[in-house]
Amino acid sequence: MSDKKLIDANLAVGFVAKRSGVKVSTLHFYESKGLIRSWRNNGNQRRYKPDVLRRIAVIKAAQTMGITLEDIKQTLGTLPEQRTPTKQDWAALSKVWQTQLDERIQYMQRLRERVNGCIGCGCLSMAKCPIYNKDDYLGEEHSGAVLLERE
Amino acid sequence: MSDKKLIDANLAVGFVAKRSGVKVSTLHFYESKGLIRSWRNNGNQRRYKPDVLRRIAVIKAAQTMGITLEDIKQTLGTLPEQRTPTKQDWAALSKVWQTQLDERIQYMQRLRERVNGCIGCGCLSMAKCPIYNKDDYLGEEHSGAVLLERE
DNA sequence: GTAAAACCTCAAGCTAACTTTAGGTCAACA
DNA sequence: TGTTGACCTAAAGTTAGCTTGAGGTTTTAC
Repeated sequence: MSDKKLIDANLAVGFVAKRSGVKVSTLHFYESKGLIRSWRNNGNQRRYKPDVLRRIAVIKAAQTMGITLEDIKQTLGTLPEQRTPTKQDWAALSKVWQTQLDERIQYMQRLRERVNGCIGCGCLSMAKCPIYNKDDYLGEEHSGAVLLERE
Repeated sequence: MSDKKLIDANLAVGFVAKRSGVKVSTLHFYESKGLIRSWRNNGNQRRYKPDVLRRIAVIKAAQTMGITLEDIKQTLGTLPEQRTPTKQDWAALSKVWQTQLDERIQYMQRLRERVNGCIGCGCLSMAKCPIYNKDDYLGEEHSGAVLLERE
């Protein structure tokens, strides 16, 4: 029964999959990437500690924020290895990602303003568009640029 | 000379590549995806109209906004086929993408607020976290949920 | 005890957006 | 005229984040 599983605090992969809403194959995959851990029973089957569920929730939440698995792995790496992470530990992670999210939002807003400018001027060209040309970059060969600009 | 190329208004692929800052292979790729067009000269080499440069700039700008090539293709499809697109035509595209960008920003901001809440409560769990649980979803199997929640 | 359900590994497949490679043709210039 | 450099096609490779499939073992349930 699942009650037994819970009391023993070692969860089978199928149970974790159902609970977390991710597929078994995804759990295998996350493990292969070092995002989650498990140990094996006598029959070589994976067993998980219950806090893997929180870990998966956090992974999914971070992904929703646009963080890559690699970055998530890095940040998860700051969690304590020995003890089960506390609320504070998890909260620290949220803070890291919130900062990244903030940056992303600000970037998008700057972009938005530029697009705004472009709606007015219709300037979208390789040479002048502020959206594309962060650094006023022009191709290596400048000859004939004036003619092109006129197009 | 490149001046000749410009006056003739048929640009070779290498020239377009240099000017737009994308690789020749990318131009081939975009063409295969129907994002840009070219015709061939006698020797089977690609030739482009100068406005391909603006088109590429727009593609790149849209990508910066997080729009997929497929969506970009759709939106570019609203440009007039017969005549060279005008400022107004291009401006209409910016407007479409600006709207999408707006939505994206709002989504991120809502996310940010939720993460904010989570920093306070440290609640990041599969069952309760507002970041992950848009619809208060729990796995299919509910037995033992209370025990798990306590973890 | 046996059959179905769950689990295992390893390899290959998938999508997006390209890049790289290989083998060959065309164009520009001295 | 010859030799670079630019161009051509088609196919395979790349990264992220998984999923699917094949073939075999373990657990669970009756």
